[in-house]
Amino acid sequence: MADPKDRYNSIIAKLRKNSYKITPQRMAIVEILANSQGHPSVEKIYDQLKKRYPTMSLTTVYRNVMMIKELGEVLELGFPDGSNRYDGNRPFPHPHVICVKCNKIIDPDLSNLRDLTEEVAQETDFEIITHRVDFFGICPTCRGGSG
Amino acid sequence: MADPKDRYNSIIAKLRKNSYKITPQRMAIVEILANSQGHPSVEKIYDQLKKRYPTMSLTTVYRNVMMIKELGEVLELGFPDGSNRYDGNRPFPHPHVICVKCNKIIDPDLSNLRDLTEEVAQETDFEIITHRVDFFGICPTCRGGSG
DNA sequence: TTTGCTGCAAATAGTTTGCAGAGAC
DNA sequence: GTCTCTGCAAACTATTTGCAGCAAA
Repeated sequence: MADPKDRYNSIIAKLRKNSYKITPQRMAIVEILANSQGHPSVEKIYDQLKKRYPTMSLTTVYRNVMMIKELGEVLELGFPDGSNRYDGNRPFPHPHVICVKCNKIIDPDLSNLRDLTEEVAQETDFEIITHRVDFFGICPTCRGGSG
Repeated sequence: MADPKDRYNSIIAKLRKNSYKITPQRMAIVEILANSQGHPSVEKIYDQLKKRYPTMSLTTVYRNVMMIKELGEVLELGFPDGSNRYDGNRPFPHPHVICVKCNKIIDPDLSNLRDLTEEVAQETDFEIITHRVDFFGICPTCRGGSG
């Protein structure tokens, strides 16, 4: 995972470059996105921020996450149950492994993914732009524990 | 792709086995899911059905698609924009290739996917249950055309 | 000072639920 | 005849928008 400090600085730089104003709310949201521990949802981000910024509104979180997403600095992960989760630490497409018990999301390094992408391109004659590769299973903790 | 007739019969058989009643609405929904041309959304299924069954309600489509999903006879594909699309022809997890211009979805055969799954399991020590593997790009038709 | 940002409340879209009548078995 | 299913309308959830006051640059 990238250094959250570096990611924070990159995102803030990008905001400045695009003439966005740097407000305390925005900084706080970027700080969480830069870290993206567990790939939080908008609601989770909001919950974390409310403690330190009691006047923070959910609307502001939505607006900023969406805006930063449009700048390409956060990756959005939508799920069929309607939940959207975000990764501002690695905003480029990458595979995920998701525990179906505790909903933890981790990012494996998969050397075979490049081969797979090439196989897709060859078989379908599509020009592949991006991908979404998620594996669902049970993590060692949930498997070993009492659950 | 599986023979839609076979899939239709399989799904209807599963419904009977689970003591669900076979209504005209249900049959019509199953017929579309068994074929799943283009991986339709609930709205698309509803639109197709309205022509032949003017009293068909969107609620009924939702209820039946969800119920058939819970029986494991349809695969749900959620996207970040909130759209959910369904595949009752191949209800097991399989990769998709999606054209970002015309939204066409096709199903490639990828021999390397098994290797990738094994790599994930080894690297993360997760017990992998299922996966979601989508590639996004531009199809030959959209690439060759005027777009 | 100017222009964009925030926070509230209302609007919106997609989906689910309650209920009464209809229909499968 | 019984019990589930359907269709309507209302409820609900997640997200977006309008607007007035506030704040970054």
